[in-house]
Amino acid sequence: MRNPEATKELIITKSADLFNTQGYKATSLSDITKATGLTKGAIYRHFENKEDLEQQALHSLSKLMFNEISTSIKVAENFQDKMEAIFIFFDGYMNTPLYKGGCPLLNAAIESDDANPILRQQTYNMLSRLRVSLQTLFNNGIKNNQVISSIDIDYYSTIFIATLEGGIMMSKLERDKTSITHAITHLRNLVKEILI
Amino acid sequence: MRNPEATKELIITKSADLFNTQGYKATSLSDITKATGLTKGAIYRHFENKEDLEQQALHSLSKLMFNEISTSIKVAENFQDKMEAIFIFFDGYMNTPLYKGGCPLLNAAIESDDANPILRQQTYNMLSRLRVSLQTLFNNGIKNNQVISSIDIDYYSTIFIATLEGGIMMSKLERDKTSITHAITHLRNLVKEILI
DNA sequence: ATACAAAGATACCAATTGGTATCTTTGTAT
DNA sequence: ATACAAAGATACCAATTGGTATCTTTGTAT
Repeated sequence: MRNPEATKELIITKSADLFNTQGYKATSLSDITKATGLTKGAIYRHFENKEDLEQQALHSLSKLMFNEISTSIKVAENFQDKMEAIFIFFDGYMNTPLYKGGCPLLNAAIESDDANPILRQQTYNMLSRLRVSLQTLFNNGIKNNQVISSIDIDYYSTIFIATLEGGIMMSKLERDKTSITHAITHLRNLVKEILI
Repeated sequence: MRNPEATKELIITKSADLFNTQGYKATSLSDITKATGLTKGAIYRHFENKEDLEQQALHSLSKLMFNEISTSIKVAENFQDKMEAIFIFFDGYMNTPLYKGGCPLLNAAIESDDANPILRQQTYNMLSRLRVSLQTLFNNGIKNNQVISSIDIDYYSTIFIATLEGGIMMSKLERDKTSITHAITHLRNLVKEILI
């Protein structure tokens, strides 16, 4: 029944859940052995050290996040529907989350920004990538005559990310969907304002 | 040179800085003894345990935050200026922070929401209080004929908090004021839309 | 059937964790 | 000047931390 790739995947998945809910520093190796049913010997066969596991776990969360976002964007046919796909994704954190603990970008950003340079760089790259995704949507929207060309794309991408992430933080703290729903309603109205 | 109140204040202030930058769980007693120059004996004379210190430290950050916000709101004379006071406060996180590590509400929310019930309740109360502050501003604005009466106050308070907190998260991660500046610019425009 | 390498378990390690009992130092009231 | 209580230092504690050396188990190629 041995399957090293599956074992590594299990370790990454389970520890990603723990890191994303309890925090990276606050999750111990013994938390991970408990969650996986494996021993430290097995874990250290697949990862150099805890830091290595943290990085690969965040990378895994990042992949899940961006895979989901980009496939749902690709399916949508026009600018408005593509934006809607992003809204649905963030709304999903309170309904059908891809992983436990909320947005990995938000969580890792707060934990790492002043305390963990390596994790911070990784999180910074996630934010850049999310921003580029939005900027591309706006640019294509303009190119395809679906969006007015006078908008400041950098400004708009910032507003959308900030409002969504702030909304998630509030809803997760309140354990109530109202805040993220309001945030999304607001952004839907912003989208309408810039449609041609 | 002994002064127990000053000692307690020192412990709270220094540990609040550490908690707000590194996280609550991730900050050890020895981090605190190093930062204060005191021993564990001194710390445990003033606090029951680490949890007690965490709560009092967050309470101290909360007081600093809300004192600053409410005094600057009181000084402002009309709705628009009072909103401006809130913007300036959040803008201050990237210029002249009252404390290290960014917004204590945001930081404690992310760390506690899934992992620390006591801290979570305290943070929840902070969010409620911030929301009530904004709701009061909107209500008074309407009462004083400075704001249109058709707005959904709960909705607006949510949008403002989400956008500001999300903007702070982004700017702190990016170490660049642009994001929070964009967030505030956007909210300034929202304010203008609802002025009479 | 056997040999072998890789996977995972076991048993350890020093360092650190939060916490406490007890000692010494300090300021103050008499 | 002295007695005393409170403040803070010292020296400890068991439990836990991340990590490693070595052993056993497993699957696979021959």
